[in-house]
Amino acid sequence: MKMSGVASRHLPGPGASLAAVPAHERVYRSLRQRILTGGFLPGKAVTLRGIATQLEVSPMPVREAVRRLIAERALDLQDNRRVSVPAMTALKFEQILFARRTLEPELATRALPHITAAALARIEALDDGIDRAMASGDIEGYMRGNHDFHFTIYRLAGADMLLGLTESVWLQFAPFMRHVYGRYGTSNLIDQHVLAREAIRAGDAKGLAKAISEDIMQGMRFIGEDALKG
Amino acid sequence: MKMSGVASRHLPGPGASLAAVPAHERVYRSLRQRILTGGFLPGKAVTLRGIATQLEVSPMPVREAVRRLIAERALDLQDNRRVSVPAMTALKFEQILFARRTLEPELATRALPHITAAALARIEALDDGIDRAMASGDIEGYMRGNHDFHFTIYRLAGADMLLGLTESVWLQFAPFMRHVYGRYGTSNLIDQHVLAREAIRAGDAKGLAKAISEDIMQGMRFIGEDALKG
DNA sequence: CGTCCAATAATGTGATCACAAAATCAGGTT
DNA sequence: AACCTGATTTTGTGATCACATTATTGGACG
Repeated sequence: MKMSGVASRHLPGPGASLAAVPAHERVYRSLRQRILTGGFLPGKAVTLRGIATQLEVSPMPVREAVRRLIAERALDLQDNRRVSVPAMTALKFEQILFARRTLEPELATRALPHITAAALARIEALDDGIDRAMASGDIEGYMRGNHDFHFTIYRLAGADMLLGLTESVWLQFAPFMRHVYGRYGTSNLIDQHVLAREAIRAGDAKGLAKAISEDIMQGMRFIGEDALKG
Repeated sequence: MKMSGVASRHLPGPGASLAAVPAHERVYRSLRQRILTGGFLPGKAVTLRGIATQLEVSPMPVREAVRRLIAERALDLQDNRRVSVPAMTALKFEQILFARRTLEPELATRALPHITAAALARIEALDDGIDRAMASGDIEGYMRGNHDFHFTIYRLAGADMLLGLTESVWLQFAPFMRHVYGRYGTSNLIDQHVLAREAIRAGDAKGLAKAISEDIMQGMRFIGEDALKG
């Protein structure tokens, strides 16, 4: 289906109420969400025209979105000029672990004073959503819920720049989170999300930082076992 | 000057020996270098066509390069859809300081075991170059030298991902480094680069980390004084 | 049945055109 | 002189075309 010349161009559509979000932005968000929920097979090449067809836009906005994701290290531009979700390596895994353990407890600690009762309620609803997704076997819902749980907390820190670094880090391990899913709750591990909730209610910064840190350790251990040795 | 249709397109030129680097990559490197040496006035809008004309390419590769730099937070896309080097704020300044003090001593520590005699010689040559640039009033040379000094060390850590985060951080404060230049050596501060060199020679990880950390503190203090209060 | 190798298709890159929104400028009024 | 207001230019965005390079396919030969 190709649009003939000037016909049906820039059609704003019925929902173009305010500040119409550009196509490359929509493509970016779409791809990003798909990466975060494990929708791309690592190593499998992804083509600009393929994405463009799927999302019903021209290859142009796809190019910009992909270039942006490459800069965030969510995608990898091989020397063949083909792009794909990069594979996990032991070296990268260790660096991600370090970055997460330094950045995320810090963000959580900074966020704590700004977590209102309403925000806490939203966070707990998110965590409950994770349990529901888990129970119903909704793996994508689980992954998105987990991401939202962490980042609704982190966002409250008001530390945009550190948040940006952390988002980049998440994009690099999220594609391997699918395999954490199956382990959740099967072992006799402590539910760190619950500990985090309690720490927030108690206003316990140290406790919150520790819960986040432990949550990272548990999740990353599963990824390490699976993506590296498996 | 517009190129008429198919004429003089993709001309590889005489120096297209191997793996011809794409135009968007050249543009990216050029803009990046210019940002790192303070070549853009913060807040001043930069136009795609303007850059394209300067670098003698079409607006297309410029778009991709700029999009990439926006993702790295080196450039900022305002809601007007105009791009510029973002201004410094107290909030961002503090986050940059935190990120640098966590990431860079870590990178230096990891690099230390891999710094060969040849590498040390290169590092010391770089530092001498900084002094020369300083003496001759070459501010751009000073800034590039400072960047190279730090990153030739960091690169040896073999920690690509942490290096990437650090590069992004540098792009965010480098535009304000010009004003550090004037202060260098004027006060009775200890030359932390020299301390770093000595720590490397002695194989002293703690000393190296401390020198880097102090170097960061000194430089950032000048930026803070100037870009925030000034 | 496996292995080259030529022919074909698909892909990334760059240039150009079209258009809407934003910015800049000019002139006229208070 | 300062402020609005209209016309004009500039700019970002998206689509399409052209081309070199890379991947894929298909058949002939071993």
